[in-house]
Amino acid sequence: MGDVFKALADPTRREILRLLRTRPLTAGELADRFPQAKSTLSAHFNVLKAADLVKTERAGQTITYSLNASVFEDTLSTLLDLFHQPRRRKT
Amino acid sequence: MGDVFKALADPTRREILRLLRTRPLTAGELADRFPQAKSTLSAHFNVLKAADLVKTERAGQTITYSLNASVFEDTLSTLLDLFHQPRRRKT
DNA sequence: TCGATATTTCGCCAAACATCGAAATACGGC
DNA sequence: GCCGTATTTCGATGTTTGGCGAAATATCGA
Repeated sequence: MGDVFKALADPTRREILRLLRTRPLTAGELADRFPQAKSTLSAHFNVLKAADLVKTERAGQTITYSLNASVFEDTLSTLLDLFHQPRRRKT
Repeated sequence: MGDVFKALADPTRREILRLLRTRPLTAGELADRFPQAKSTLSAHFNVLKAADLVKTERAGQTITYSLNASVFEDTLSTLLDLFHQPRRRKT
């Protein structure tokens, strides 16, 4: 779970996720939207994948990235857990 | 907002927040619950404060840390924003 | 003011991170 | 098999981060 927050800590990676909200995009399409080198973007993809925030699918030469929604739910509940008052024993 | 995720990316800092859920604790009380040096914990406190995740109050020699709930709500909505499908124009 | 206690600040170091360009890999078409 | 396109891997570099112990700061009580 620390992996997820670490992945979200970088603004480039958050923007990648934002771009993927509407539809899956290929590595190249994503990279074209950022000023950094493609190799740099590839590294960001790896971080997002390690955190399980995105899924990949190969089709010919291109690799398509898409959001992995289930992990978001887990992140949500972790966040809620961090802030919610734990249930008191016995009252 | 990147500051918040960066703050949450470290397990020690997440545990600090977890400890603060039930009640405010002084810097010393918090530090006693971790194996690291007090100076290290103090650095973690600074990160949490910079991210506005905690508030501090001095009382005599002790400084008491407590959760800053409002930032959690903001984090929640950022997270939701990252994953939710944007509303489509025109349908 | 002095001494004890609580906490932070200051250098320092090693590990992790974001970035790059170049080289390597994977695939499709010819 | 060779070429072009898409993407990743590799090695290098500068910056940030988490850790430490020692020194500095702040407050209280005597």
